[in-house]
Amino acid sequence: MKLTTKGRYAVMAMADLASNASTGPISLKEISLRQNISLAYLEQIFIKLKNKKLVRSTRGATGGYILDKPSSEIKLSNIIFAVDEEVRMLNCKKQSKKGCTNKLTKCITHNLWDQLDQHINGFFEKIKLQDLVKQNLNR
Amino acid sequence: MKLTTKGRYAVMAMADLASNASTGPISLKEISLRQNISLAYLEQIFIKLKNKKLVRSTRGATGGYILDKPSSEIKLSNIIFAVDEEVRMLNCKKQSKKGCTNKLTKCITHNLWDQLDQHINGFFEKIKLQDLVKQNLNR
DNA sequence: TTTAATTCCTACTAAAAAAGTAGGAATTAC
DNA sequence: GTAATTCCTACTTTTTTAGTAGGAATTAAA
Repeated sequence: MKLTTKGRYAVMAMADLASNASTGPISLKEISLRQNISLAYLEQIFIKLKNKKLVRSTRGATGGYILDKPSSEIKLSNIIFAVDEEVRMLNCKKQSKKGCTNKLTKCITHNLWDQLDQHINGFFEKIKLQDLVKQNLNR
Repeated sequence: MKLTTKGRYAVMAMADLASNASTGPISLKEISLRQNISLAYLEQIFIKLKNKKLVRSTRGATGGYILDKPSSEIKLSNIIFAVDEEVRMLNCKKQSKKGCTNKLTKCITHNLWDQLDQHINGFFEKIKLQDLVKQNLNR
């Protein structure tokens, strides 16, 4: 789980989409204006969301995007994983190149970062896009 | 809460210190060798740990560092906050400059990132350095 | 059938942050 | 006095993130 503004933008854009999901496809230009995110950047983000089947696109004039499934079925973790490459943020990668053999003396914190990752993951697993739009965030 | 390898190094180094905490001060050189972290980088980290009263130093030959309190009284959050500047990672700062007024239409995800921050925080609040050394990580 | 608005695609650039290095001053045990 | 250490500050390099640019393909509608 990696967290950058890209993931944040993606969540914002998806929330925008879910909020305005009545009248056919919504263009990125609209979202760009409403959410104050550069259009070109949004395009990149939506390609990824599309690849992961979270949105569907219509091309050409009056084209745009719609959610590919109900907002109650989209977990925030789906969105974030789609957009931020799933590189673990603080794993033993560097260390392991130098030889983290998971010996106690060497990488005593090895398990810790795994657990953190799961913890953060769990957070986004539990929240659906619908919860966000309805502001059902209390847990 | 910000998470970088600096924070990770700090936790590793503190765990090292806690594990070897019997025979007087421990030099950064030792930790550097054991944990495979550059000495100069460790120095920077320990200055901060010292400022936050997590370690105590002895200067001169045979000098080094020791924990300033029992490992059972040091929370991992203390370590990480000491070392990684407490800039919230994904807050509304950028947005607010452009005018996130917390209107629903604009910053629908505003609360979300606050909660995430608390969630991650909670993780590190609950774990003591002692737990880490004893590998009491199951919760 | 042209035009305008859109998605789609790829490569590049700029900015920011993180990681690491360098050099030397101050301190202290031996 | 010397060697080993902490302490301090500035600089450099590397990596990552954010953002830009330019244009091709598609489509609704005038």
